[in-house]
Amino acid sequence: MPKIIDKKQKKQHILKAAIEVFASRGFKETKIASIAENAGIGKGTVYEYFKSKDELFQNAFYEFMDEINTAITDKMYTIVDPVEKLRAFFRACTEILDSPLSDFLDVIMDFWAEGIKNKEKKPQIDLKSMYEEYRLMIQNLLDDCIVEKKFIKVDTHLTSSLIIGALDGLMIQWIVDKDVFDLKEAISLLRDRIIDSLKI
Amino acid sequence: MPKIIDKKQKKQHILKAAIEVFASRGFKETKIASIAENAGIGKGTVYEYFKSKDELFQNAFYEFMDEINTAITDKMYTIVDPVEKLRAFFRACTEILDSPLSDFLDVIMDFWAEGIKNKEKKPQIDLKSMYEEYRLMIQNLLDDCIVEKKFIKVDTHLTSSLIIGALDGLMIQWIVDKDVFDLKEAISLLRDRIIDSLKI
Amino acid sequence: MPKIIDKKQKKQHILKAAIEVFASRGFKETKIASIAENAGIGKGTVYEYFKSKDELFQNAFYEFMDEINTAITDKMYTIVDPVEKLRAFFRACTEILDSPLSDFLDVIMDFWAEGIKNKEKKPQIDLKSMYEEYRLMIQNLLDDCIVEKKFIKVDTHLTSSLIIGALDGLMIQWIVDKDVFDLKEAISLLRDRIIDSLKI
Amino acid sequence: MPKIIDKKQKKQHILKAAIEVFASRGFKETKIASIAENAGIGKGTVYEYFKSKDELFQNAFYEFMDEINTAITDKMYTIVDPVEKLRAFFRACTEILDSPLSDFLDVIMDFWAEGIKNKEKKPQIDLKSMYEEYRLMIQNLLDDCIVEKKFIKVDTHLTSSLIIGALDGLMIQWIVDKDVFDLKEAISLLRDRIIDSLKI
DNA sequence: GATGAATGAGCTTTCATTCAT
DNA sequence: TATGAATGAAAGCTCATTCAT
Repeated sequence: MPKIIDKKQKKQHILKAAIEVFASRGFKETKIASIAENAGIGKGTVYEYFKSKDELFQNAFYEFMDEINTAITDKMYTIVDPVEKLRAFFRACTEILDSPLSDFLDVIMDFWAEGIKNKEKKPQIDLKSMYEEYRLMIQNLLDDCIVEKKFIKVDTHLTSSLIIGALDGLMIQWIVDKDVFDLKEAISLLRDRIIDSLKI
Repeated sequence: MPKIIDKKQKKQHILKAAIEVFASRGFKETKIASIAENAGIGKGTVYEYFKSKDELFQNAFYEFMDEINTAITDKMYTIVDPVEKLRAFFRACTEILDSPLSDFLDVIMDFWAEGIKNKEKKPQIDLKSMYEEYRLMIQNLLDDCIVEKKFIKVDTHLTSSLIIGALDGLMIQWIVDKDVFDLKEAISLLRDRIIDSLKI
Repeated sequence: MPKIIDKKQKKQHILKAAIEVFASRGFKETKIASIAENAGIGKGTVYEYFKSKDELFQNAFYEFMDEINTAITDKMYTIVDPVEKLRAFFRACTEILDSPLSDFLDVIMDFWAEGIKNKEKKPQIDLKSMYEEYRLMIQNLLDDCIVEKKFIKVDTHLTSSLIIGALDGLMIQWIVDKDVFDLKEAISLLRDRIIDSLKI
Repeated sequence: MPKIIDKKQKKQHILKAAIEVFASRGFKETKIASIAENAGIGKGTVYEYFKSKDELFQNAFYEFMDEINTAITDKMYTIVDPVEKLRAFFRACTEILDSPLSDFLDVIMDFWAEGIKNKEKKPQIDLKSMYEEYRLMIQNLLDDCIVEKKFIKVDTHLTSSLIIGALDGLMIQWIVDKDVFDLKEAISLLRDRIIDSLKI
């Protein structure tokens, strides 16, 4: 059934084009026409693959997050030692900055903002679950470290929230002003502070 | 004799109404009509006090930030000891959560997002300076602590960025899901971790 | 009853201010606020003297035409000989160009255009009568000249239309491009051509 | 396969509709909605063919003038003798009155007025060049007549201005009141007066 | 009488979505 | 299946007019 594969490919193609435009313009400022043009197709064709702009935006967001997730977990799954896994996590975050993904890092903010807005009206973007997922990943890692007596006992839920939060917060500052500090260096500092203070 | 109106007061009134609506809907989804309705006035009246939606948004942002700034600096300026001043800063952040200001904490995200978007087109919201200001305040505090031999020597620029970042990041997670953790507790944890790791 | 004089004076004052603004902006582009500002009074005061923008416009037009009419007839009424009276008419038209009235010559076009537009909707400006009046004045002059055997017999109705038309037409071209020719010279040419071709 | 539409034809269709509405209402009083309705299409469709109301107005003007120009030059280009050519010009002006174009003669005034207004702000309608063109055409004809010793030597620039002006002026009076005189007759009179007074 | 704050009808323009081809 | 011409709802903004003071 080559048709299906073809359809999927085209959908992906449109999604990529959409991410680029959503990224640089934001949800409201993005016109379906721009996405179509960016994808090299007709305006109407977009609607053959996505029911509405909202749906397209949603898909674009999850597609984007998937790529980041994959990039991160790829770096981690071969490693066994939980402390090293944690280090790998920080490293992965840093390495994303050297990948083509970094070009679209600005998107996150806009995707976030759209996710936070209209909470009651259309909670189309499930930021809650997304954060939950990340938090849980880190929390499990911390728990493992504690179980293996490598880290002191702490509130791993709160600590993982803090780690995710610090990463987010640093990125935001960096997005706002890329010259203010070296993001890699900042993430390294964060990593060392965290690990040093938890190590037994 | 013309009607005498306290223009400043009315402007403030409209601003408050605007903040509320911008907060819950975001810039693009906010209709001037809604702001007017929320303020209990006519649509045209808004334009008697603000030239455009953009200008109103900008004013709303700075008004909002001013209130937060005032709330924070009020708690700090009587204190002399820099370590205590730093503690006071964290405390102030926590206390905002108990003030009426917290109702509009969600706004920040949207204001941020709007400030980050269209960076080239209309940098109407100067997030860069805003972060700079906060960073500098903390950095000066850290420098003072070091000069007074209360803190070890560290890169205070990077460390202040980290502190601001962590606060931001925690708030974002909390905004997305207020049940995920107790923000006050999280901030306390952050404060202790930071101060403990810097204390001589 | 000094009050009444006062009122009339103020009405005139507003009218003058209105003419200036209508002249430079046209009817639709003229804001009541601008007229009020130009008159140095409050917006609402305009409505104490004129029921609506339409009425104000109408009054402004007639006021303006009156001034031109007065300027023209003033130059003519002492003269007895009809040929000389006709010459005086052309001279008067020329002399208006040296008077302060010329500053507002551009107005005519806009007043005209507004008079021509919306013929069915609101024939507020009676251009028809205005032209009729001018035509009749010239026609009577021509008739007198013929009766006195100074001019050959011609269709004086058509000829007067032609004279008025040529004057109008020259003025329009001159308003559009003041450098294209010297209006005084052009009117002189017109006068000579007309009188020469009619003289017995 | 997309719908195939003769875009040019449709643009012309909208233009015709626009001319009609602009003609009867003037620029400011014309609503895009009325033009769309008059063209039997949706409001938005107008914007598929013209970027703005201003652009539409401009196009309508030039379209209208083109038709008049074509009608005039068509009548002249086969004739060689300059005096006959001049006669043909007057005849063409007269004949326009019998063509469908005459229905929209009223437009000219409004187009003119709009062209004259806002001279500094947006000189979108180039009346200056338009008059220049007509003047030059007549002036060349007069020069030819003089060179061929058929006309006496006169200031052809001023005379051509006078001819154009008289035509304009007669038309304006006629537009304002169609019963006042027979325009054809008036133009004939003008033609005869002009040619008679110039003939050697 | 004089004022200008307040108003809302009404405008141009945008753009997601539909649908005939 | 792919298209883009057509659409009309919706939004920001203007300004003549009103009216409380």
